[in-house]
Amino acid sequence: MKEEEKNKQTGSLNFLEQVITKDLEQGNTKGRVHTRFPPEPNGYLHIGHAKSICLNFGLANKYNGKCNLRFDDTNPTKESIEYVNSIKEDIRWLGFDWEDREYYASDYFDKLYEMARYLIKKGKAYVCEMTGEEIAAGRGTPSTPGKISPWRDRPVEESLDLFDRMKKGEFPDGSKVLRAKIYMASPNMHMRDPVMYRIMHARHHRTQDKWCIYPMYDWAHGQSDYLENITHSICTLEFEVHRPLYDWFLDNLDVKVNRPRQFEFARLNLNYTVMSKRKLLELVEGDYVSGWNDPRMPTISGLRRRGYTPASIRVFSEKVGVAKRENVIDMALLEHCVREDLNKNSERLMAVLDPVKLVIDNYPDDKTEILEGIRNPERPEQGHRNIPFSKTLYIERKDFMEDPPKKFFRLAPGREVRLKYAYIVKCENVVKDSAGNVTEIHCTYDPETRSGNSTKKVKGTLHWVSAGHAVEAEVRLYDRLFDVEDPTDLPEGGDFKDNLNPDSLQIIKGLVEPSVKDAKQGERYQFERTGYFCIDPDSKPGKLVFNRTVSLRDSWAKMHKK
RNA sequence: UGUCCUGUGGUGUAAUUGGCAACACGUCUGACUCUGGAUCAGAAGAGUCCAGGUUCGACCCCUGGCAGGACAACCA
Repeated sequence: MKEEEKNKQTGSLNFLEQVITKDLEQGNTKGRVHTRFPPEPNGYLHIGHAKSICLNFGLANKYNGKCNLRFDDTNPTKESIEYVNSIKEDIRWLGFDWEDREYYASDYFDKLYEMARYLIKKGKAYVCEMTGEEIAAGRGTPSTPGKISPWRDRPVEESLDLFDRMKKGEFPDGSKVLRAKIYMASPNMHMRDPVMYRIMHARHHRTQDKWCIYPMYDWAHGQSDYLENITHSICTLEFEVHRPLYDWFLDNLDVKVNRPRQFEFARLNLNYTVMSKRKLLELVEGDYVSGWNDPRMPTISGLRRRGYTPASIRVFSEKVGVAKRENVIDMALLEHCVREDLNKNSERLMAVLDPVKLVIDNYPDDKTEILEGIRNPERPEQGHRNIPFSKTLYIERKDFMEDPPKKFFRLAPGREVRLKYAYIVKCENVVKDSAGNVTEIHCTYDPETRSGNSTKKVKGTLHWVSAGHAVEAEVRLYDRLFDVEDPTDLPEGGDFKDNLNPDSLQIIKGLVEPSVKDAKQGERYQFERTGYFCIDPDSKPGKLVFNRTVSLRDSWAKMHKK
């Protein structure tokens, strides 16, 4: 485990830690802590899943327990091996290891089948032949009781026989189900004789054609927990009403020892984005983004491509906390977490994203100096990089103003400014095109002010690149995907996609220091005074492509907004 | 007009289980700075959904409200 996890404050415990601590003290789980992360392989993982992954693996780690990876693959029509693979990749990338405990609910289909027969024999389950619509209608509503199925009291032998023939594939999809026999008038809808098995003549990505009946979530999940000796089964709030059913199955299976218990916590919500699989899928399929791993997506693969680090996401998961109340986390917290990590761990670079030419009139025409830049001021031991300097440079267009406001510390006619790692220059005059745009800024430099040899102070320091040495790069500037805090807060008939930020991606050509010419995919840099960037997978030798992970905090821009 | 869950600064999470609310993000000052970054110092901001009650004392316990959320797939 990394440093930051070890250093987390241990002063107070979240409610799950309190439960576990108590269980451990009272010997309720024989000293064991065993959790699991149970994704359904029907989509890509997002930052909300990351919270759950960090929670489950983190708890196991903290209490010297184990955490299983278990795919909840009980619905073959929606699941596939591609999703299994992407999920495994994402969890590993986040830094967690399930060792040899990679399980699948489908591994337990035989056992589950036998357990279901046990319940039938006890008179606790029966084969029901109503149609789907009939079952739904018969279930009643939350405030009115349901109706008893005409098949509810059929003989055990008959249910056993039918269930066996369902398994053999003798009946068409939807013609029969196995239901638990509980209580049709329960105020809890999930206790109104829930379906345990449905008939689906579908090929499963692991069991192939072996089964034509598949267990439902409630039936499969709790029993899988039991079979894996899970102690604390942690899920999100919407499963709270399922807990009585979770316990009912265990009770009626006569599970006395090693009973898993379910606990629920509030899922993560982030402002300026959406988190539901359905909506994310809609963005992908409607080509609003380039795919699941579009750097604007809140998916793990999107954040990875965006340049987020695994550590920053782990720290974020720690900082958002765990509780039972609905919450919306500020995107600024996520951004703070990456900045903190990247500030410490990324090398600096000068890159000019919106170039304007700067000519030093009194600098020799053919001279090139090699200057030393610090790779990372936070880690001076990493040493220096070489930066070529010459008469003709490019600086950021917004670092020059002809008629600057009061607190503008950058370049303006007659003003002096330091070129980082180089000299102090003074603006003498500018050249404009016919439209009045500045095309060249002419300066003079003071040879005595070379970096390191001078103590002269000026208000501003600018980044720059040498015109003859800089390398061109494509830079993709990403911003938040939506321009409102809650994209799902809509007027009647509105669509969340109406809230998409039209400027969430801006592609520009920038100029970077030649030292990054051979940068490799995934490498992360801080462009000085600009932001954190990483090399996109689209980058090729000779054609650099950078993604902006997050901008630097910009107090100038901030004070200017007002 | 059902059942269950949840209400603490703008946001999120705490409060060692009854001793007048802490931390983080954000916001705002100031210092420092060859990144208007980082760092450092400081400030503002809640009296804990409301009303009663118990108690010397309540965010915490009790009663009653109110508000928000979840639940009626052969999805998970």
